[in-house]
Amino acid sequence: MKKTSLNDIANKLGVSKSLVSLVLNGKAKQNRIGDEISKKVINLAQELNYQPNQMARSLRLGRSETIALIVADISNSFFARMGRAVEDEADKHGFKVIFSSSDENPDKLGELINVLTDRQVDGFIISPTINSNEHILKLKKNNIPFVLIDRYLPQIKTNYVVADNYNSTYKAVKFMLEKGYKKTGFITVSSALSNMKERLQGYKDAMKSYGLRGYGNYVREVDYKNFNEGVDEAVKELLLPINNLRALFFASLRIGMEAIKSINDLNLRIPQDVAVISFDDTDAYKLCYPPITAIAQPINLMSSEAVKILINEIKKKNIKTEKTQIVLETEFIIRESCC
Amino acid sequence: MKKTSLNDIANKLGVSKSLVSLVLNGKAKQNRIGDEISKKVINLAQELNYQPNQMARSLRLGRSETIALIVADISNSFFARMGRAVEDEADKHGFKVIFSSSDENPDKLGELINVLTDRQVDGFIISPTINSNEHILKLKKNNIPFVLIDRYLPQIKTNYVVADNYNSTYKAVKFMLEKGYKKTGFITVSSALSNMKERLQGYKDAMKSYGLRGYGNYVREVDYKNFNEGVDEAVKELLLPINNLRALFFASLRIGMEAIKSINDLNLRIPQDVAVISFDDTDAYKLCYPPITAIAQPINLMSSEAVKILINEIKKKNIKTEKTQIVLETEFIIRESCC
DNA sequence: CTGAAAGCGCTTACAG
DNA sequence: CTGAAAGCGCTTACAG
Repeated sequence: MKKTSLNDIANKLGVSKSLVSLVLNGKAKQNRIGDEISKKVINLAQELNYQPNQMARSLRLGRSETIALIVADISNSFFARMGRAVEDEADKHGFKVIFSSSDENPDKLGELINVLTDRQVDGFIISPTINSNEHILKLKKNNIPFVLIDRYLPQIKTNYVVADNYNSTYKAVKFMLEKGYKKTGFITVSSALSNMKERLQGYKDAMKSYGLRGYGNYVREVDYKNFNEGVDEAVKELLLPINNLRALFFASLRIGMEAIKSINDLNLRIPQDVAVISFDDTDAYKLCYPPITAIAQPINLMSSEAVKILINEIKKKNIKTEKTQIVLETEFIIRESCC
Repeated sequence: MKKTSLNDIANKLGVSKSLVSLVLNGKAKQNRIGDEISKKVINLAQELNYQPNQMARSLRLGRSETIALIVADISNSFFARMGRAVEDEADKHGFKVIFSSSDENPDKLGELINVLTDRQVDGFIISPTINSNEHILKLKKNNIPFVLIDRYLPQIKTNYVVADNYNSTYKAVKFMLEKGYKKTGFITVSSALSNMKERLQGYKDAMKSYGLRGYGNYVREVDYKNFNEGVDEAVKELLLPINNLRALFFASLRIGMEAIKSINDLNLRIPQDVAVISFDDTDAYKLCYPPITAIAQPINLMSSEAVKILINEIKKKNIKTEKTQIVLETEFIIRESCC
C-alpha cells in the first residue's frame, strides 16, 4: 500500500496539485479557491488518510522543523531531564528533536555537528565541550542558528542559557562555613568549561571572604577519564585524618553520586563524620539516608528558554548579531546532609 | 554563504552532476569513470567542503536513515540509559535517532507515530503503552519496520526485545522467602502492560510455590496518575503493624525510588524493620544507605539488539513475516537491603 | 478562481 | 567512458 500523495488526490478530483496543496495548507481563502472544491479536497484527503511527505516539504522549504540536542551524555540524569524538557518545548512549536552525546569529546562534537548539518536540522542546542571553539565558530560563520546550554564559551559571542554557577556555589559554601565547617573540601572535575570554573571560583571566593587560607590544599580536580577512581581517591585523600576536614562540596552530580558511594565505603557517616553538599539535585539525593543538601538547577526553565531562543532565531531567517544570554537562578535545597 | 551543491561542483569542472554524484558515492569504478576526472571531483569536493544535502538524498532514496525511539519518558533513568544505548548502536550503522516520550498515553503514542511517519523515519523502537494495539497494528499493516522494547503486545506478532520479567521476579521473591521473609508485600503499578503482569505473576507463583496463602492481601496496585501519593499510601498500609510484613518487593524503578523515600519518612530502617528488593537497578540504589538489592535489566544489550533487528529489517526492504523475539536474562544484584 | 511550470538537490536507468 | 533526462513529493510565483 503506497502512501497517498498530493498527486493522488489531485488526479482523483481532476484538479491540479497546486490547488490541493494550497487548500491543505489553509491558503484556500487567500487564493480565492472555491468553497465547494476546498471541501472536496479536504474530505478526500481525510478519507485517503493523506499525510504530507515532510521530507519533500523540507527540501522545498529549506527547513526540516527538526532541531538537534547535543549533550555530554543523554543517559546522565541531568541531561536526560534536559532532553525531556527540550522535547516538550520543541513539540509546542511543531519541532522534533534528534539527540546525540558528545562524551565531552570535541572531535565527536565536531563530527556530530557536521552530520546533523547535512541532515538539515534547523538549529542546535549544544552543551559545548572543552576546545570546541572552532566548531562553534564554524556554526556561527555558516549562519546556522544555535544556543549553548549549561556552559558557554567566553571567547565567542553566542546565545546561551546557563545557571548562575558562581553565586550558587558561593552561597552554598558560605552556608557550610556559617554552620561551622571552616575546613570544607571541594571536589571538581579538571576542566576549562565555564560552569566548572565558575563553581570553583565561587568556592574560593567564599573561603576567602571568610578570611580562610590554605584552602587550595582542599581542592581536588579529578580527570574526566578515570573518573570514578579519581573521585574515590580524592574523597579518601581529603578525608585523611591529617587534613581534619569535616565537610565536602561536590561540584557536579556525577561527582556527588560517586563521592557519596566512596564515603559509604569508608564507613563514614553523613553528616556526623562529614557534611556534604552537591551541585545539581536528583531523585537519588532525596532518597539517600540522610537526604543530601543540593543546588538544583532550573532544568526545565533552562531547556525551554533555550528552545524558545533557538526557534525564534530559526523563524526570523536572517540571524541578528545581538545574542540572547540568560543566567538563571538556582535553588538551594537544604536537607540533612549538612546541618 | 550558500552551501555547495552537486551542481556547483559539476559546473566548475565542466562535467555533469551525474558524474559527480557517481564519483562521490564511490561508484566511479563500476561505471568506468576515468581516474583523472575522479580525482579532480574528489579534490574539489573537499576544497569546497561539499556536504550532500541528506534531505534531497532521502527524498530520492525513500529512506532517511533516521529512526524514532518512543518511550514512556526519556527523563526516567531507565529510558535515558536506553536512549543512550540506542544512540550508540544506531550510530554504528549511520542512523540518527529522534526521541519522543509517550507518557504512557496511547493517544499521544498514536499521534507521535503519525507525525514521525510523515517525517519519513525509517523505523521505530517503541515501548508500547497500554491500549496501543490499534497503533501498532497500523504500523504493521503499513509495512513500517518496528521493534517493541521492554514490553510486548501478546495479541500481536511483532519483533520485540524484553527482559525475562517473570523468572527474574520469581527468583528474587524466592530469595526473600528463603531468607525467612515469609510475608513479603508487592507494590506494582496498575497496568495491563506485559512486563508488569509478568512481574506480578512471578511474585504470586513464588509465594504459591512456598505453600503460602493469603498473599493477595499484600499486593498493592498503584494508579499511574497520582503515582507518588499512591506509592506512599501503599507503603504505609502494607507496613501497618496489623499486617506484620517484614519485606517489600517493588515492581519498578519509579516505584522503588518513591517507596524508599516513604520508608525513610516513616523512620523505618532498611533492612532491620523492612527488607526491600526492587526491580530495575540504578546508581541511586548503590548510593542508598544501605544499598538496595535489585534486579538489573541488561539495558545496553536490550537496546542494541532492538536496533540491530530494526536496521536489519529496514535494509532488506520487504519485511518478512517471521519476527524476532528476544527475552533477555536479568542480573540479580544482592546488596544489603535484604539479608 | 485555477493550472502549468519551475525548482529544492539528489540518484539512477538509459542513451550514445 | 560521460551526459541528458526523469523523478522523489512538495510549494509558490506566474499566467490566464
